Amino acid sequence: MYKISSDNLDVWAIAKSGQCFRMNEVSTGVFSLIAMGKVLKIQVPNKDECLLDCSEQEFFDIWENYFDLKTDYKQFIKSTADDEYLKEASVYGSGVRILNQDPWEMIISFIISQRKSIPAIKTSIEKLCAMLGEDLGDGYYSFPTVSAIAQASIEDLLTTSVGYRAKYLKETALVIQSGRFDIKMLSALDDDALLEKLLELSGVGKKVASCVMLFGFHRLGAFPEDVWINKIVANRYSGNFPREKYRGYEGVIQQYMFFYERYLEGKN
DNA sequence: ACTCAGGTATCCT
DNA sequence: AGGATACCTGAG
Repeated sequence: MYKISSDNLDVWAIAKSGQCFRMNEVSTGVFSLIAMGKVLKIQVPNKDECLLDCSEQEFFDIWENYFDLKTDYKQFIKSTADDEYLKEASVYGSGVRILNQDPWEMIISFIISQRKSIPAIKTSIEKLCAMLGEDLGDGYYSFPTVSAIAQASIEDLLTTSVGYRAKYLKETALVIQSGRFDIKMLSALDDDALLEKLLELSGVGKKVASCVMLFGFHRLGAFPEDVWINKIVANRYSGNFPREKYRGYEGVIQQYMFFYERYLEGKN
């Protein structure tokens, strides 16, 4: 059991922020997270305590980076002071951090996410993992490898309720498996080049690519524009959000807005 | 029953 | 280039 001491860390908020789909509250104050090929149990007995069911070594090897605990989020929150709405949003979302998740998992997860509600996305992902992932025990399964999805038939993929996205999953997995699209090379690219490269993948458009950049490559300057953000920008910023005020970390601001707006709409 | 969901590919003009 | 349209399926 390792106790995290960190400001701006709210596991519940992260689980609800829509950036990850495999972190769930299994009972009050207890979360399970499947990531990095492991199942991590997280206990949040109160607002200021967070206990990970892992060794200190595992924490420093894996989870410190996964939870982005070396980044100071206070500066991001402070910078919204002159914007009443964003100030409220960033205070409400002050425990949200941008996780360092696996790029491959992000690509597949966000391809699935298009035109789906968050519960439906989670259902599909869990079916996919149960069918093609590695059995981790206790009903948990790892995220499938590239070759596992590449080798699956469209018929198999359709059993996971992904519908027309099955073709995208298969094509994307195949092009990556073949080596014609090299995920490992991507982290060396700058933001513009990375975006352009991701857009080559089947089923990946601007929104999905932005999410992959933000959540899979930790490009905090990526700014996914989804229906929620578009609504906020239209209603509160006359259709023009001042991204330049938050240059380099627009993605963090996007998360605050997304999370807060969903709260206002009763989704959290 | 019916709309809409953290969009994208495709087909137009 | 930019706009309209179809699309699997489940949740509300």
